[in-house]
Amino acid sequence: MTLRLFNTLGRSIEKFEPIERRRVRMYTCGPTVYGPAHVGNFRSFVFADLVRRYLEWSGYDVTWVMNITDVDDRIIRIAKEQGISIEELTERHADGFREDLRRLRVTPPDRMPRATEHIPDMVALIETLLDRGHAYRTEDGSIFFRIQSWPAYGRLASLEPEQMRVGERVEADDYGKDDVRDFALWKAAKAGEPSWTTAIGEGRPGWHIECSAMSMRYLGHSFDLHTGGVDLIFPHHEDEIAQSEAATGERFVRTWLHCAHLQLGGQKMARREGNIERPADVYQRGYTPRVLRYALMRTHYRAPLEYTDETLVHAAREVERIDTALAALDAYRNEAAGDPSVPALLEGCRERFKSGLDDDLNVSDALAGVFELVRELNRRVSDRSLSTTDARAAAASIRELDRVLAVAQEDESALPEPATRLLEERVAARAARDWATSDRLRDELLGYGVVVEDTRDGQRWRRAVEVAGG
RNA sequence: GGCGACGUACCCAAGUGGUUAAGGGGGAGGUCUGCAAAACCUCUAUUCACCGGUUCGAAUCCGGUCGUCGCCUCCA
Repeated sequence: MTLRLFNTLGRSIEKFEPIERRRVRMYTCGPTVYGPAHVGNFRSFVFADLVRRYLEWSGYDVTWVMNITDVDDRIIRIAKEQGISIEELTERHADGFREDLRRLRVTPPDRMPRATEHIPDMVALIETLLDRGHAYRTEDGSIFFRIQSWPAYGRLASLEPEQMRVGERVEADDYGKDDVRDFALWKAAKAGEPSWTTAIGEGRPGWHIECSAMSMRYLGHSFDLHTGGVDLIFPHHEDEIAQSEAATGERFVRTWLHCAHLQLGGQKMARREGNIERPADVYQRGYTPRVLRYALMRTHYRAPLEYTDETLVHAAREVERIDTALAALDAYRNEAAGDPSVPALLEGCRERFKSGLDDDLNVSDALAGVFELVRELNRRVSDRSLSTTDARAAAASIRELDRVLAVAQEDESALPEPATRLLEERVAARAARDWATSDRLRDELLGYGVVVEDTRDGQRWRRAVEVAGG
């Protein structure tokens, strides 16, 4: 069984075969840093991270590039409104974005190029498009891509250019294009807007060109995977394909992956709809980042996900179940002969996990296998049929799968010092059968986000999933 | 108007032609336990939005209907 993925280009599930045997090059359209990103945005970034982690887990070397868009209309407008420089605004939100990724345990991309640092690459690309007759200049000095020059336009989105509903949402002025469907590669300088002096004139880049320039700069003219939300299919990704392939004459991206939207109140979560929630809001409500990560990841990426109060509650319960099982296995001691059924149990779970994820990243199926394993192991912990070695192997096996999921609690080295001390004091109190002290310490530990449970193997603890800071 | 996605129990959610429709949550009952928590056991969909059709056999394939959502020029 090998990995099969749904390619938006062609709308079918295909066997995944990277251009190079053991190496995968992937690109993700990153944020426009005009403000903090919302939970819906993070669905697509967590999804991209799942792809990256799963590929690495499967043995590939992955080069992952995610851009940061740090110049565009909204950035210019908001910086103006707030009376700060564009650099100050974008720096602040780019930092915030990186911090959000870190907390959500998104593997740091190998590169996070910024648009403003790649103007020469974009200019070179636009020059080529001008030379080849795919782009033209308007009176004010702006440059547009000529859609009519590219017959394959509309293939990704499966839209016929002739049937597009032109005119409804196109701004009337729009720099005097030849055809309303043509899109901007370069916007001529305007008073009060940032601009660069370049070989193609004074101005700033359009949105789409930056992704073509930066992806090809770091990944080559042809690379394996490109991810984003479904809302980027058209026009953003369609335009990327047109301008990239028209410039290089080579296939741009092999496989396009798009995740469905996160919905709130029956509608796509979007700033424009006014129904957004940010990671910080989630943490404020007492859920840990890994619960949010899990919530965004636990359903299939191509299915719309309705975000409700229950979404996080369910996620917290499931994460907790995995944590509890790991804590129980870690605390387990039984110097006895091993349970001969354990290796097959662990291997069976791993196989199911892999076959689930190989099937277009069917996380639900993979997780069902993990939960079945958890139940089997809990049963064996209860009846004490495991040896200490079995328990170690089982915990290691679950943590091995968690290299993909990245939701389990981290080891105890991360515990705050006072909590470690309280745990020790509580062990002593229990040894003295001082229940009053034992119960008081249990409450105090909860204040540190540590849940304590008593078993025949003694006290064991795990991190609460609903207290901020996990 | 065009294109696309989705509709499985109280909730979330797998399953896409063939034994009893995964898994988690919630609920009910039980076991264990200093208390608590966790865990374990039993129960909780004769049925897959609806209507037809194909087939020995359909949640799965085909046709139609209804409902929800998205995209159709700068939105993850």
